[in-house]
Amino acid sequence: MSTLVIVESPTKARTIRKYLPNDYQVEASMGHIRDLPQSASEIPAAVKKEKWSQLGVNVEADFEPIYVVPKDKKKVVKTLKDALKNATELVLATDEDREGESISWHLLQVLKPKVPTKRMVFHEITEEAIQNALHHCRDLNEQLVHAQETRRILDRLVGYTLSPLLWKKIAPKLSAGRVQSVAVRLIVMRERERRAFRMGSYWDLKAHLSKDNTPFDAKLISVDGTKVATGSDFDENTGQIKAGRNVQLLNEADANALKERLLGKPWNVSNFEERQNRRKPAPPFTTSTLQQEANRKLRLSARDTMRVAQSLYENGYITYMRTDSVHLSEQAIAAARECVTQMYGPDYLSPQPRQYATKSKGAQEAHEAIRPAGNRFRTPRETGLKDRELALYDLIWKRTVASQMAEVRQTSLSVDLSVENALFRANGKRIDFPGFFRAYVEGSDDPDAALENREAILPALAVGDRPDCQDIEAVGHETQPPARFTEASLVKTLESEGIGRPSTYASIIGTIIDRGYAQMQNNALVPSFTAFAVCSLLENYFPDLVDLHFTAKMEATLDRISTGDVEWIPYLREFYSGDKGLDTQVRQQEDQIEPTEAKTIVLENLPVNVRIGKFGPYLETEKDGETITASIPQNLTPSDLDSEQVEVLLRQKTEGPDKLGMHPETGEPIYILIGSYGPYVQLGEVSDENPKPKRASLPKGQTPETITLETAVGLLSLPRLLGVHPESGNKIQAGLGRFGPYIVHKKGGEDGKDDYRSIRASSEDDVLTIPLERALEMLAEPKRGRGRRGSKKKPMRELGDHPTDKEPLNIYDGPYGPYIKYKRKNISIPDGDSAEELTLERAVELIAAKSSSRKTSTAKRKTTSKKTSTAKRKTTSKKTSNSDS
DNA sequence: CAGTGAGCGAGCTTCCGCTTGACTT
Repeated sequence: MSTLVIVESPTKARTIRKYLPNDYQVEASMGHIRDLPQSASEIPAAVKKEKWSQLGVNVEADFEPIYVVPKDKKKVVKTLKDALKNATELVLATDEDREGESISWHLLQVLKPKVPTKRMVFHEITEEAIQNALHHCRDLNEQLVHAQETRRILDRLVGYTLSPLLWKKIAPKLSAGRVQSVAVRLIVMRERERRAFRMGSYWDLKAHLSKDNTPFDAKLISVDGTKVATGSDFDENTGQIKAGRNVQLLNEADANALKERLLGKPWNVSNFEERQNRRKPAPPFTTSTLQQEANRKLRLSARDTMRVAQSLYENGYITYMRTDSVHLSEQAIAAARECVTQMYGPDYLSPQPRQYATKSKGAQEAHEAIRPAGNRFRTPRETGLKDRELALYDLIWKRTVASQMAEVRQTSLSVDLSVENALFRANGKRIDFPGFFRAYVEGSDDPDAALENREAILPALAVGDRPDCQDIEAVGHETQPPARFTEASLVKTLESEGIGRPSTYASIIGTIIDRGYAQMQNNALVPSFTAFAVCSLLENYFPDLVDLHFTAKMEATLDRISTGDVEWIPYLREFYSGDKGLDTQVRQQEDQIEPTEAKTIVLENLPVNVRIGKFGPYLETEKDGETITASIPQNLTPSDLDSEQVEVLLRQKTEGPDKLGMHPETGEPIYILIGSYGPYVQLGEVSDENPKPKRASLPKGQTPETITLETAVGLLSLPRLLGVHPESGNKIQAGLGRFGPYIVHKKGGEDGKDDYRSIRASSEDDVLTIPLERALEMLAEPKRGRGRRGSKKKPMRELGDHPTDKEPLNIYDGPYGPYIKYKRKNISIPDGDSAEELTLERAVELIAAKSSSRKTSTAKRKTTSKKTSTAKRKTTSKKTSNSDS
């Protein structure tokens, strides 16, 4: 007699196990166990001949989906089937949202239980909640399942009909989708705005004043009652003052003249305003807000944030990390309030427990907000966590605790000061009661806004006061183009539009980067030329699908499907086969979309065309009846491409490369060229005798404009001999490699390997001038490795040495939880054991078990590496011969 | 590592959302 309970995740399985009777067995489905075939290899042979097989959906027969169990889920299904054999009852306890309901339905379809089956849902993992849920089981909600199928099928239809169109018209392997294409479009639209942006400049005055020895600053507001122009008065597209603004624009001369006129004149306080306001703390974290804050405050990518959060979750530090809910359980609120009282005192507690309402579109709220786990929150210090885990936990702890703290009370002050016919203003801010600021201040994408939280002290001033003026400064300003999207601001926008789900925000960014639609530059997402081409095609021919509101409209329909107000198959039929349906449109538009046109990117104010070619983007133009093409270097983005850049690239192509000068010794010419990997110098010309002339990339920081003949000669003479190592007597050289400048001790390392050290761009050292002494110094230091901070990670626990070979055994904390490291092997700690209590004996056992099972290790794995051409990896042998014996 | 952009042409590429796994640098 036993009951089998199935949930999504192993961690959840472990926790609810505690609250269930002994004869209950809990297993995890690991998310969805069935899906539409992902690629051609998964399409069942029976339907392979059908026209629609590539879609995985029979669009000719009521959109019947072909579901398959993907390879990596076969094992899970087998485990579940085995478990079911011993069960007298099945309880499906997946999340209560659309996807969760669907997972349960697929489980039923695949497991075909012969025993009674119930559906159970709970929102909190407490004994009470689980007991309660167990006694209030219900049936599967078929309408909700249909809503999920509709979502799944619609996404498939969009993705798998538009992507092939892009392969035909623009380039192979591109992709389009309901979510990613809107994300790309947001980035492209912002870049267009940036391209269209025209800078405006203006001047104003800043006065340094003081009253009773307290200094303060004031800014010029108006002269003769007319407002002085500031940034917001400018039109972004012209760089001029917006039409109809009654302002006066000061240039440098105006500002200086005014300054001279006002210096030494008496100042007078003409107005004084004080305004009190209050601020509430931000709600506890959801996936989206956690990713935003971790990106802003810890500079973590969305993906890294999730990895660290997963580890915190699995080790019981935080609640589930994929959620769109800001809801806190009663226990959590009590725990947060307890923390406030303990750490900050009762004055800092919000008078009433604060509960926030989720307002993002399409939220499904199957979980709580992300918060410290348990009924008593461990302080960050108590956890014993380190590095990123500590930093992220700290962030979550503070945000949760702050949400139950008192409001901030502050006073804003605005003081007007007259001098002659000019009016200045000083703004101040006083924090009367810091409230939740004591624990947490929300980050911002806008550096100016971050300053807003700071206090700005003003002396006590009253109308009629006459402060002293020490100095007046004329300050020049330039208007800024709209900022590019960061991961944080993109996730924020997507979430507020209801696009994407907590489990996908991180991967959306991954997808658009993998497809070459965007690249990351200084934490900003910069779209590629391909992104421009794809985006334009979609906007021109499928505007509805890339509309920002498409997902929200779809969600509204899905909701109606789940309540039974709309039928799912007619909706899909209309969407795909209707007069304005997707399939109909693709058929009609296909002939009209000219590939040449689709590959061409229209960039305003450019005298040439940019086209997407087999080897990346290139310029194309006509000159004297001939077509000239020129590659665009990889790291040159649409925003960098102005007519000046175009001219350089084309001139290089038509007139040959720029000659930097002659080599002082050989007399050969040295050229400066731009290739797809950026600028480089070349000695001599390509000819039959000399098919591969000596070349060298310009090191970081050098541009074709700044490089001198001397540097070029130096670069071309690399690698350079510095001298010999005093101990080994071997050569020490400095050179320029694929990863930048380096020094090397030839055959100097242990086991006869060359010993390399990178010359860091941030250091004072230069490959061309670095002396032997400095090189020896660098070689004496250990390699820095590729790790984030320092080379060696500190173990979480040291277990001691292995009894047979005395090699150390340590426990480390990895992205997927703690693991044992022994020699070069990593063994994760199984469910039954804990990292804190594991003994040396047990570890040795686990290692032995691992070595024997590894003999039949997977033969090959799909390579997921992107662009290996530029980053060839040494393939390390996977044989475990040293430990198998 | 490198200066191309058309052509042979089988079979494949691709979506979104749920979840963890096994892997070195």
